[in-house]
Amino acid sequence: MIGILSRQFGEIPWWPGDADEVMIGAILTQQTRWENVEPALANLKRTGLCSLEAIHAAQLPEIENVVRCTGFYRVKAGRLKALAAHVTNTYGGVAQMMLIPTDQLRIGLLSVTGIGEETADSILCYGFSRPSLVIDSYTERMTRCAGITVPRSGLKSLFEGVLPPKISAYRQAHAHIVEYAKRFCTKKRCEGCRIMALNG
DNA sequence: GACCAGGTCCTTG
DNA sequence: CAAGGACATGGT
Repeated sequence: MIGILSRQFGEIPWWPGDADEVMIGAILTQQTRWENVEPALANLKRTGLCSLEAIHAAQLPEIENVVRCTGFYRVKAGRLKALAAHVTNTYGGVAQMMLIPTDQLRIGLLSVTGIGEETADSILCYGFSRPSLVIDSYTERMTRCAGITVPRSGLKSLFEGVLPPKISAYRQAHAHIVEYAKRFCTKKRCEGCRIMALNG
């Protein structure tokens, strides 16, 4: 299945930016299209707030204003502040996180209010180059459609057991699944899913 | 105007 | 534990 998607789509760009930008974007894109996140990131850059350090120092209403276009803006501004506080208080800054083991980072991220499994894995995989596969609603929809009865909680280890142990494979796998599911695994047309399932 | 988008938390049964 | 609601803006 992974191989088929890779052949179908090839290398596709997915999540640009440094660790700070990925962490911020990971929260802003919750239940939200990426096209609505981009202007918010541009606003943050324009106002010098596109780093957790700056967000930690900024006032909440100021954050709310610049991320409004992503929806849930009050909730998300609060989550950004919570993440910034966690990174500052626990590690002393983003740079210090680079040497922390993945499992430990993940546990820390999950302890932050507003960061669940998908957001944590997005940060680890795309922000800190750790092999932690992102499982989202598209992944669940596609596998379900393919007749794979594993619950969402088991999909992560299932896919990770099949992936090559390279960070690029983890990054592309999620990107490919999203691209595929968006285009072909809508309500009706799910022919491809079963075909892929047959191929492992 | 209805419906959905790269979730997560809180409250109920 | 599963299900339902809240959070909110922007695009079909």
